[in-house]
Amino acid sequence: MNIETGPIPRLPRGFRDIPPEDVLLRERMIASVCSVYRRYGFEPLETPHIEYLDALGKHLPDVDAPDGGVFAFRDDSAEWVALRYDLTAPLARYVAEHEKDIVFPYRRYQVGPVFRLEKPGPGRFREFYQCDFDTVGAGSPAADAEACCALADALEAAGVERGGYIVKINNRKALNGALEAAGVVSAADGSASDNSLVVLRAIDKLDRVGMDGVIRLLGEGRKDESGDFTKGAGLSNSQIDSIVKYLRASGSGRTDVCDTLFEAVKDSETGREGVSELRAIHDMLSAAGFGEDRAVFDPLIVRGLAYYTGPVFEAALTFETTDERGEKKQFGSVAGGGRYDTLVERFLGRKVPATGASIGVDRLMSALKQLLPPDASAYSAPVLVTAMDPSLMPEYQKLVFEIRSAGIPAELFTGSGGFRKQLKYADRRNLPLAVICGEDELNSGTVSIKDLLLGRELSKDIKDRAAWVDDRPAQITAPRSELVATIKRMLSDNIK
RNA sequence: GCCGAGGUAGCUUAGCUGGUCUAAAGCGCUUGACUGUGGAUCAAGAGAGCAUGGGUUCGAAUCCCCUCCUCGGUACCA
Repeated sequence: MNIETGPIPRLPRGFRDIPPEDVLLRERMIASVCSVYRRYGFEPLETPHIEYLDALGKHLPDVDAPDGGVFAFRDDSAEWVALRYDLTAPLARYVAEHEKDIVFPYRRYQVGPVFRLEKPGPGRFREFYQCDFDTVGAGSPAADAEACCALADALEAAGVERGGYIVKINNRKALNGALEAAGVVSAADGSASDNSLVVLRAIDKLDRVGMDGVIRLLGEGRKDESGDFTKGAGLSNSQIDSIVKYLRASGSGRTDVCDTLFEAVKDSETGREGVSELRAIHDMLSAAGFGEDRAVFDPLIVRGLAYYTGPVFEAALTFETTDERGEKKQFGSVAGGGRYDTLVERFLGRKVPATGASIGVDRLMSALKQLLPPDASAYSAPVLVTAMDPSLMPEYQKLVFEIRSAGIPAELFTGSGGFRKQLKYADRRNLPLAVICGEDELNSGTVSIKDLLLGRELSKDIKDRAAWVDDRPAQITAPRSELVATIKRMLSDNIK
């Protein structure tokens, strides 16, 4: 700690170490989610963590300091490269690069860490896992509908019960229709002006800042309780009224939503198109048996702001969590996606329809930790073969391999220290059983096996040392030949 | 980016109207006793110089300023 020289052991800002139980939980979760993707016909793909900066879609920084947002640096030929910030941009690059070899529609899934150079916040880190799946080369709403189904099924596979989540679907075209109706964008131009982004952002915040907040954001702006002022879109009152009318246009069922949406956007061709895509998605969902309990239409879903061009969706967990202040909150969004028909266009110069979604692995994991019983995340810690008599090491090695051969995780104590220290080691590591073989056992052709978990319970009632040491609680001695069978029995007792 | 709260042993904290602090406590850790057994008990012990740098002062963990970092809110979010 106090050494004058040498580096300080510390983690870069926004990064973290993942403890063993979380690593294991994540592995299990990813495995279940990916098996769903595969069932839907998606195939795996891995791309490197690093891409050329321009391929990721960020433009070269002016000077040596790269733009905020991505971790970028020059490689040995002075080319700008960057850590990927999502899995979609690399997919676009991959598809464009292998266009001639890929069979379309191309369906792939990919899991891995992505990196963002942003301010870390509660539950937000600079490295996090995403679990993506996309269909490239299919423009039909059927592909969008399927993505929503896959999202729902994946969440269930991960351990979220039906009813514990909801997939919310909207269409950017419907949203744009509403903006056209309000006169924020003109139908002719259609391109996203700066102002339309501000409006979309305001809509996106409805759940957090409430209708009043949104109205303020659409107008002059809004000051939050920390005193920070957010500049508004500066819309006129009649424009705001028009947007608010859209925001209130949610209905009870999918077809209701479509009907009210249609009323709100019927003057816009884009809007009408958006609604008809939603109707197509509804037909697909219904045919697949996905009812309103799993997927709903929600005109308020905006999703990101940049590249979505059609249907957008997001999956939220509906169970409530209590934060440290005792306030109840819905857990919220754990996955999202949508249609992006222009991403590959950057490379090929023509539109390539694509749609997909991504599960935020880390957020889903923290939800799962609250949902699943605690020992669902416990892993099978190894049985410890103690080394009471160092001269018997070869014998101990034999025991360990015998246990391992039976498929039971086992380890030989290879540290230094006496028997007492070895049991303490096992105790601190929470190991379930200790195999003991000293002189007594050797002479009688037996082994002793101690149930450390049970022993820990029993120790609560033991007062004096003699009882603790001599009675050998939770320990049995079995014939050497029954080693594995005895261990198996004790392990299964232990689980109960 | 902006606003706010903080940074004292591995952890949680006390001290913060300056001196008695070469910094205290609990937990944890190490060693030993109890002589093949983790717990309990008893005994000994290691471990921070108070985030960093500067300033005020005879004197600073305690006051002031910069920076860094953490936490929270807000903004952004491909």
